[in-house]
Order: sequence, then C-alpha cells, then structure tokens
Amino acid sequence: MYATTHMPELPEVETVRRDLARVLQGRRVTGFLVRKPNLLKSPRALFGRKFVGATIVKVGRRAKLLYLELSSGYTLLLHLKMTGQLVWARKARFTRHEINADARRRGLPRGERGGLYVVGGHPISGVLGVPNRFTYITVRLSDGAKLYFNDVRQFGYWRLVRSLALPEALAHFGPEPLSREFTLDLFRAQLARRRRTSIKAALLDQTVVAGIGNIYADESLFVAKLKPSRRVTKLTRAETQQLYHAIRRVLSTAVKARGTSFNSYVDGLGRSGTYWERRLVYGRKGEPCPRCKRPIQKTVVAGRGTHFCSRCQL
DNA sequence: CACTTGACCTGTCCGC
DNA sequence: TGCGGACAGGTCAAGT
Repeated sequence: MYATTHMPELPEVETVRRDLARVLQGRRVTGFLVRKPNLLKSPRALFGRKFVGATIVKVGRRAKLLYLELSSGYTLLLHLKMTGQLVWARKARFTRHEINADARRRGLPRGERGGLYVVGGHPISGVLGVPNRFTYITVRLSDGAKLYFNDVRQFGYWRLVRSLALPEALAHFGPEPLSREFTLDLFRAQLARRRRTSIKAALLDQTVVAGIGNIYADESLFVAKLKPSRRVTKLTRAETQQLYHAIRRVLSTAVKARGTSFNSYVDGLGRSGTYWERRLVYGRKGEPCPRCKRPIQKTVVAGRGTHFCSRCQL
C-alpha cells in the first residue's frame, strides 16, 4: 500500500487538498484527540471551542500550507513539513446500500468496500494502516469517518487563525507559480529582490515563488539547463525566461501526475503519485543524464542536496 | 538589510 | 550482526 514517498511540495499538497476537499467539505468535526500537544500552535482550548463542532466549509492551499475554513469564523492552518501525513479513513461499518452507493460514485464494481485513503507521506518500512505509533492527532467527522495526522519527525503543525486574518497569515508568500498572476515580468521582479544568492536558493525562498521545494527546484533547473549554483544576477534575460517556463511545466506536469510523495489506497485500487518515476535528475546520482548520458552529479547548494548534469546545465 | 547556518525531530542507509 | 554517523529537507530563529 505504501510505495516510495517523498516530501510534500506544491504538487503533493495540491493533490492532498483536492482529495480532502471531496471528503471533508460540508462535514462537521465531532471529535478531536491529540497525543502530541506540541504539534498544536494554538491553545488546545481554542481547538475545543472553534474546531470541534464546526463545519468544514472549504479546503484550500497556499504554497505548501493547507487550510480548512470553518463555520466558526476560524480557519485551520495545517503544515505537513517533511513527514506529515493525512489519512482519511471511512467509517468502520456500512449498510449494503451505502456500500453500493459509494461504489457507484467511484465507478467500482457493486459491493466493493471502502478502505483507507492515504494522502501525503513518508517512507516508514513496516508501518501500515492507521492509527499507528506516529498518529498524533485524530479528528472524528460527522459522517463517521476519521482524519488522522501522522508525523514521524513532528515538524508539522496545526494552527487556528481568525478567518478574517487569513490573508494576513498568508501575506508573506510569493506568487503561486501556476496562477495567472505569476507572469514572466513578475518572476523577474521577484528574482531581482535576491541578488547575491544562487538560483537554487532563490527558488527555495517561499517569498520569491511559493511552493517549490528541493525536488522541483532541481527538476526545474535541469529543464531550464541552468546550474543550480549560478548567481541570480548572472542570468541572462533568455535564461530567466527558460527558468520561468521550466517551473510552470515541471509543476503542472507533477500536479497532473498527483505529485511524487503521494500515495493513496481506495477500495484496493491504488492510485499513487507517478511523478517519482518521471523525475529527471532528483535522486538519480550516478545515473545517466536523460539528455546527454553523462552521470548525474550530486553536490550541496544552499545547504541542500542538489542534483544536476554538469554538461547540460550551465 | 542580505544572506547563511543551525535547530527542530526520528527514521533509513551505509561503512566498519 | 551491531553501531555510529551521515543524511533526509521545510521553515524560522539566530548568527555573520
């Protein structure tokens, strides 16, 4: 059920958002259990008042941050960071009518039963199913389903903010790379804010462009034929344009592939993110470059493992 | 102010 | 086989 999974970036979080929206919107929170209070960045009592009992109105995303708009006037901000994982599980018992209605909705054979629905992830060998020893938060929903939050490294967090303050809470993020707002001109202007750094560091800076992480930074730079360590200031106009188009192409391809760190299981029909098999350089140290066959190099740029082709990327 | 590094965590992998 | 250490990489605080 668990395939190789990787850290959530924009395409993975967007996939999680879409899938959660289908099962969470319109449902009411009826229970809330926390095993690691340090994952909550708002007082536990506030969750008791403004989360429990509220209906989930909308599931949104900004950069790598998920948010659940609630009927209580509050919004839950939820960050998966490195190893956060959300698992939605259907209620345990169903009537025959419910099972068939669900199978019809999903286009499955009559009688097929719902199973686990895993979103986001991290490779932990031998740990399957929920709840498990890394399940730190459990939410009970009005339809009998449960939402589990697993996080091996406990970097993720849940925070409640007033919905009116949401724009403010998201204000520091740069443009969404797949939005209309993100034009070539805006990208140039955003890059101009970072002068001395490498292009890799600039891509990872969430105030320059939102949602790019280590995998898609390397992939975009390969497509753009640019060496990750190049200084931002040294890019020609044509190179910046190549990078702009590479980012858009790589991210939209990955969103269509449901990301790489994504993993799901519904009724025995696994639908995993497929970008992992399609990645060009990330995690391919020593393997032949897809363009020129020279072995892919791995170095450290901006403090991160960085993969590139020393012949194709200049 | 611009930029880099370290801390937060705990798992997996690799070499001895 | 066991064990120590490097490594994973999102974000923010602290340091240069």
